[in-house]
Amino acid sequence: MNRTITPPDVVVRRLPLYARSLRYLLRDGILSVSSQELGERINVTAAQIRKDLSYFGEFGKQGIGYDVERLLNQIEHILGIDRAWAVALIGAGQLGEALIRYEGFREQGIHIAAVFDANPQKVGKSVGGITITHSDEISTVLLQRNIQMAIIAVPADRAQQVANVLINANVRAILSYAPTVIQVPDGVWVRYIDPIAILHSMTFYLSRDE
Amino acid sequence: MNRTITPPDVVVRRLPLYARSLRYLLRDGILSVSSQELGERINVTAAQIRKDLSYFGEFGKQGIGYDVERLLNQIEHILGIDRAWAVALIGAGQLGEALIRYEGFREQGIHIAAVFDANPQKVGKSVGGITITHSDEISTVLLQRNIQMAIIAVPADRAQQVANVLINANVRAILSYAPTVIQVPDGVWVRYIDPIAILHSMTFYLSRDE
DNA sequence: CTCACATTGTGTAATATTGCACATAGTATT
DNA sequence: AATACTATGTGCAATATTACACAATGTGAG
Repeated sequence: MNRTITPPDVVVRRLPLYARSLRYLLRDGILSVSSQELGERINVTAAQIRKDLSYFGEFGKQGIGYDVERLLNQIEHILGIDRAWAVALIGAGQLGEALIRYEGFREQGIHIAAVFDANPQKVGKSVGGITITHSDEISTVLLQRNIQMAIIAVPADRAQQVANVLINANVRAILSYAPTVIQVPDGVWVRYIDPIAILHSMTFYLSRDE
Repeated sequence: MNRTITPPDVVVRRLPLYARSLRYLLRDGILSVSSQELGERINVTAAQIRKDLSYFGEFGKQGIGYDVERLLNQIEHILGIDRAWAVALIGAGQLGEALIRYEGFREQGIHIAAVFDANPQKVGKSVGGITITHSDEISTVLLQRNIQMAIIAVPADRAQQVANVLINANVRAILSYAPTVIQVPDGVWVRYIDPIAILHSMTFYLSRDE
């Protein structure tokens, strides 16, 4: 029985995709779905989905499949996204501003609750209804407000030092847009958004067969 | 000998990270590096790096390590990033505009060579020096200019139909920012930028131990 | 020229991930 | 109530990925 062991990270990373697909099904008024059907929508085998879910419990009905709303609720609960999360954004440049204005975050429970920038010219300004604070205040503000997640949107050469400050402020999950690898201690999670690396990996295949 | 088999995709996806780290080393005037040192910078074991490289040839010197510039050149050649790539951008909304203005793409050989939007109000406008074309023209323009890569920055409910058009226009590599899984035939590569899914997977760990 | 040292490239082992296939159980039909 | 279907949950096999560990080899010092 899988439930007794901690789920591999690769499984945890798929759960949000399951949740999203279920949300689309629900929106379209589809009440029930099989692992087969769900899998076809997101290019995952049916067995994979069932095995993944088995780490967390039994959610389906044999012969029937899964109740869409119920499974969605369960997955959202497992991921902890049945509540809102306050996130700090570090860096209010071109990218940072675009992230502030992106509505998808708030719609999915990601609340950008504080924005920081090291440029004094930006501090005090308001973007998308939120006032930019100086980066020196990161630690104070985050500890005070108990913010545990952060998005890094600063240049690569400043990313590590920003991360260090965040870690000191008890941040435990970081999403970095900076094109560099960040070193963090155990217990802190870092993930990256790296479009250039992605494009550069695909050029390999384009170059290859032509 | 590894060189005779095709490299796993997981290896190909690491190559751009190696290249980037080597670029930083080169910029800092570091001429030589061991797999150990390189690995420490990007959190990959030394053995992994050596094994990865072995799919493509022998690049190091025993007892010494790797010549930074030489290895960088080799990896860039393997990936096909020793030349520029023309990329089409579909969707000139908030996100699309931010991507157009992002200098990192051009600096790394990614040239946004054409921008499309379905909104007639946007067509004809110029953003960052490039004029927006109507999405109806995607196929014509891409075939004519032989553009094989595209970035999708349209809402989720339009992503699949955009992808279909792209595939028809012989696009073989797609980077999608739309929060949905796209179906493509064999021979076409799709990768995703999905910050919400990433954040939602990390909340799992934050929820868990508290 | 020889020796001590460092680091590669790689065969092999270990681990992680995915996929198969089937017993099990719920539903619908007659 | 019996039968035919359907689709789950899971043990096990297959595959993929990572890590180990060492022979091979190039370098530099003396």
